[in-house]
Amino acid sequence: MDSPDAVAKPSSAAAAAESPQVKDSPFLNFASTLSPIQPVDTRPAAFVDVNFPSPEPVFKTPHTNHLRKLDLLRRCEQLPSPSHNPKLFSEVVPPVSSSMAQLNTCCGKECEGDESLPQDRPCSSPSTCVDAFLVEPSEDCENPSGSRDASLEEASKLSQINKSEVQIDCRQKDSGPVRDLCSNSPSLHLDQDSGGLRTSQSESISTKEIEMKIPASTTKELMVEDVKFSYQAEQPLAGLKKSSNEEHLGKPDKQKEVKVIPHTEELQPVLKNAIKGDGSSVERGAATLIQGHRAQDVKLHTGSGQWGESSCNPQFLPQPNDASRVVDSYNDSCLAVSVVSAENQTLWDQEDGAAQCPRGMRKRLQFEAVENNQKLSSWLYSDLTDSTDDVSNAESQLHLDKHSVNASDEIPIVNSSKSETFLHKSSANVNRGGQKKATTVRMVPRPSGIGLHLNSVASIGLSSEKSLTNPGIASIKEENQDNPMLKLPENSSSYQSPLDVEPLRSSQPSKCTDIIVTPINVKSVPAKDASRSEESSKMSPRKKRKKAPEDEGHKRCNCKRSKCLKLYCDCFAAGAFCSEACACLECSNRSEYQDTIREAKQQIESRNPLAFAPKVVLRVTQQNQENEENKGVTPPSARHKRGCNCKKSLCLKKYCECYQAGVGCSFGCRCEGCKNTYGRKDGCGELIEIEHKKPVEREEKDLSAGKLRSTGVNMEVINTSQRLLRLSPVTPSIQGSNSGNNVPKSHKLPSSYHTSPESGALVLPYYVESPSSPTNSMSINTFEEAREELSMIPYDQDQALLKLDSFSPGWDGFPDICNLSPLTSLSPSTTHPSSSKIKEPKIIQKKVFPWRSSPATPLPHFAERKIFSEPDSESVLPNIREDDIPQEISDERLPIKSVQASSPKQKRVSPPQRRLHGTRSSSSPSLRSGRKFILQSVPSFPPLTPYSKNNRGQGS
DNA sequence: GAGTTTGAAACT
DNA sequence: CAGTTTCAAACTC
Repeated sequence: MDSPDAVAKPSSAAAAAESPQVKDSPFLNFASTLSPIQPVDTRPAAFVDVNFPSPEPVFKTPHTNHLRKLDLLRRCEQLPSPSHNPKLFSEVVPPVSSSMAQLNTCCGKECEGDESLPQDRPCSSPSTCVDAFLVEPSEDCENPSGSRDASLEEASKLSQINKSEVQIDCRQKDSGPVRDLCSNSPSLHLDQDSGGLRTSQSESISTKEIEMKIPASTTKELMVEDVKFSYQAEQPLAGLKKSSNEEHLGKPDKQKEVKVIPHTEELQPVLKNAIKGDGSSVERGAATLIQGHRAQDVKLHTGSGQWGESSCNPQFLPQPNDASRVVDSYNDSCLAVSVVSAENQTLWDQEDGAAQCPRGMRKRLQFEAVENNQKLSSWLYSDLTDSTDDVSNAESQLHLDKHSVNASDEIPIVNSSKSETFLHKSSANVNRGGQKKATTVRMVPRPSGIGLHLNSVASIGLSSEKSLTNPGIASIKEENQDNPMLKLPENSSSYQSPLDVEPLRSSQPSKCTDIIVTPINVKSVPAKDASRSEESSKMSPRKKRKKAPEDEGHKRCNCKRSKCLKLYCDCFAAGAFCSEACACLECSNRSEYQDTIREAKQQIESRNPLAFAPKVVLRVTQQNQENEENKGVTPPSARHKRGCNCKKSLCLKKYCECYQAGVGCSFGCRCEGCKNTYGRKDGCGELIEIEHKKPVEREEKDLSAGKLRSTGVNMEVINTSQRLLRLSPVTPSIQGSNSGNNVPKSHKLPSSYHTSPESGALVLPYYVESPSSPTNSMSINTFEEAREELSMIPYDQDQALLKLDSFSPGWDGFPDICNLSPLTSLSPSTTHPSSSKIKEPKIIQKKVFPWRSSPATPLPHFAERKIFSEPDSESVLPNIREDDIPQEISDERLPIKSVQASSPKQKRVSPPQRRLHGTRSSSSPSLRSGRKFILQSVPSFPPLTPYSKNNRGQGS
């Protein structure tokens, strides 16, 4: 192997390094002759030949210089089998480049260099190539163009030329670069030192090494590569090719190239294209080099700056001064190529980075990159455009970039870089957008209900102006306007929790509009952003409205120890920044502390995802919503998600959040002796009462008006159910709340948004209805919807409550809600102090049962009062629908977690959620029914027992 | 305005 | 999960 093979191999290797075409002949030549020098001559010859076909143009083109460089590199590689060794290449390359530079400088003819390169290729004999490296420089120096002109025969002769010659040449010519090259390549060094023989030896060695290095697997690749190369060089080298090809095939030399090839294969097409394009030759060389050499090697070479000399070739560097650039570009191109092979994307980036890459290479790369980029960009665009303006802008940029890229090589690079940046941006945007979208979407889902922070509610009530929709909504709308992305669906309920605000923005148009009255009323709505919040806080008349006797309706806080970063702080709870009106001490709830605020919110949400959800949710049918929204009045139907736990205030004082919000207590409430004038929760308060006070409350409830109307039967049922299910009155609320509590955590999953309570509430309704609904299908659908609703709820949290739809002011709605949806009750229940966070899951379960079946959960309360009493389903259904509709939010959020989140119920529900998504949007009305169904379905789970109530409530 | 009451939030 | 503590608002005087 060593001697013969070595010879052949080295030659082959050299050939491979040079170019497939050249490779073949060169290799053979090398093998036979080992004289690199001759090959150089061959180059000219080949070059001449080459000139004929397209290849020549390539060489001729400034790129040809590159080709030279490439050739040199190849040679270097080839010669020193070490070329395989990247190191060697790197070493060699610089010399080569230097040699090239010298040549260029010496010859002062770019053409020469270029020609030589093409020639080299044509010479293609790998040996020649190697020689060419040595020779070329020398030749170039000596006969810049002459060598090129030499015919293939000459080339072959050259190839025949002894290495000694080559060595000599190297010494002579390069004493500089060539030597360097030689020196760089061990083999070359040998050659230089010992002379041609050594070189041959070195070559043989190199070949050995190469062989060793080259994986057998590469052979196939080599073949392919050869083909590719042949494509590239075919025309010019034609004759040589055959030989070279044959050699390649027969010889392992190709393998050397082949190594490169793997990468090159991919690159080849590109390279080919590039070659076809402008300075194809140079590019080719570069490509080949690249292929043969690793990008790194190339870089190293370029790094040597020798290539810069090559820049002398006008082709390479349209910009004469940019020798360095050229080199860089080369490197870049190489890199890019390698990258491409490795990763298209990376290519893009690299290319971008390489903006300066040689045109041919660049073009190729760029094109590919461009295409890829375009693809990516298109892809991104599609995504981004939707997502955000920024995205659109970015897209536009990208497009521009693309165009520009197309326009010019360099530009393309720039473009590519831009594109990269753009991509990054876009990615960022995407993320942002995605988040936003998600948030927006999520937010959107809420629509059905109106959420109000208690504070806000109160304020709302106070402030006729803003009413439910008011400030928060207005702010949201405004924001939305500002942010096209964030457009709030008109219908969508606006919810302003500081945190939530953002999502709200995104609120999608929901069939049903859930209006979440942010507690903010009191204070500025916590705008999405601190700035907003700031503005809102500043602006917030809302805040003033509510509490703030001092402020106008605007709440103020007097926090002294909480730093306004706890829910104790109304402002913070409302998602609003503290305003000047606030008397808080050490207030951190200010725009300047957004980070802190966020952290605090996160912490709080971690505990209770719905913590910032509006405490009061109004569910309004679209009609209702519109009316209400228009009116700006908090719908009586509004409820506390969590409900109150009043024990002494009888819900007749502002201590009671329900009362404060101007909302009747709901099933979710745990209040004792509720006398809420706004309405009693047939369910909630009663439930508790029922348990505790049942009779009295009932009466009261009855007093509360029709609220109880349903109660009649329900009451009894409820009572029983409560007794059974509820066991603990406290729990009832708790149930909701508890479940809610638990749920909230789960809610977190879906998104902090839907708090358990809500979800629970929603869930319940579903269950309620569903339980009855026997049909599994129904249940399923309903479940899905329910999930969605749930998910929605979580989102809306409050909305869930709102969704209850009953909204008839007062309890009427309530009962409905209760009846229809335990959910509604749930929401309140959840809202109940305890339940506030997560009760949902429990609620759901409980509700389901309780609601219908089980009083256990607060639901039962509702159920008792309203659910049963009324055709719950009716009211519920609509409510449910709304909830479902809101889905949007739920979709993302709920779907996944909501179900899970809601413990057992969720599980049950989970299937429905999926559907819900689909259904949500679909039917507001149907949704309602859907909810009912859901409820039914849900109950179905529990349903098992005629009314889970017994089972669950008791069971629980 | 100070003190008390209340209930939610937070913590254990 | 229940109980306790903390907190701030609401209320009373």
